[in-house]
Amino acid sequence: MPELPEVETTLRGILPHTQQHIINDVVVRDARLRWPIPPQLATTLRGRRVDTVQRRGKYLVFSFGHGHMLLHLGMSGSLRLVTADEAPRPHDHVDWLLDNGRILRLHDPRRFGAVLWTAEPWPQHELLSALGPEPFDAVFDANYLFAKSRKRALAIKNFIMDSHIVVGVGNIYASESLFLAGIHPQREAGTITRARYQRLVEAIRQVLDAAIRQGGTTLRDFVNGHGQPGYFRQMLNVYEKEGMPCPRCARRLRRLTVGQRSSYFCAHCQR
DNA sequence: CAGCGCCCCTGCCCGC
DNA sequence: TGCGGGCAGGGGCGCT
Repeated sequence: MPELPEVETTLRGILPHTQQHIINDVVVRDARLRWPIPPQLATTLRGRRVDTVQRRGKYLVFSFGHGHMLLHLGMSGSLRLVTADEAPRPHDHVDWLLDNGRILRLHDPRRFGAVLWTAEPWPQHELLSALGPEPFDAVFDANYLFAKSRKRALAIKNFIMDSHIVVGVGNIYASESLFLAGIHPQREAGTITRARYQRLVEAIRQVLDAAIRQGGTTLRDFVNGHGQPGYFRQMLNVYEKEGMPCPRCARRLRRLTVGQRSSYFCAHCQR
């Protein structure tokens, strides 16, 4: 479900109600996620203050004085603030009871998400240490992508969806970025010129920034920290628009499976 | 070691 | 109405 804009939207929504607040209690209703939720989580967090909440790629990092809770929303996860009178629904896995009377509630039907605990500095955690740069970081530029892609034959769409290259670009925004940059999703990453990578960097930033400003994309079930959908769906150019006219040339948009994921593109505008 | 499939899992939509 | 197949915002893991 959530790519960078949806995780960022979630972060911004929950930040005022979680950061610098104390966790009074933690209720784990269903510990089954991608990995089991640590059995000691409630004991570890009870009575502790949340120093900061940050995003790294598609992870949310809740930092405490004695360690960090890592949270990933996977494909179907959502996090929202509820009040105590709101009854839990099926697939509500965890409640964090806050000192302001609010409850932070994790919902994840497909269970591809994760809640982990680490006592070491979080950038050193094995799932985070090898991540590529943030798309809005200055080190993510045309020279970086050009250098990383030399002698690599994989499809450009798979390349930019690889979190070791750049974080946060998932299936929707990969298709959308490649459309804006005029690059065919199956083009070999190693054959793309520096100038075209410059366009791609700009396209990725433009799409992610616009999506964040719209509160993310809700295709089926994404909701922000307050239970509301995102509105970027109406701005999508190609995603899930097979057969519809290309916004640029009006030819029919096509769908192709690249790396086991649906990709949407215009065969005329993207080469 | 790069790169590709295979899974993990539930829900929903579509066609028969 | 019921059921099987396909597909879904991710990504770790185990092959070759």
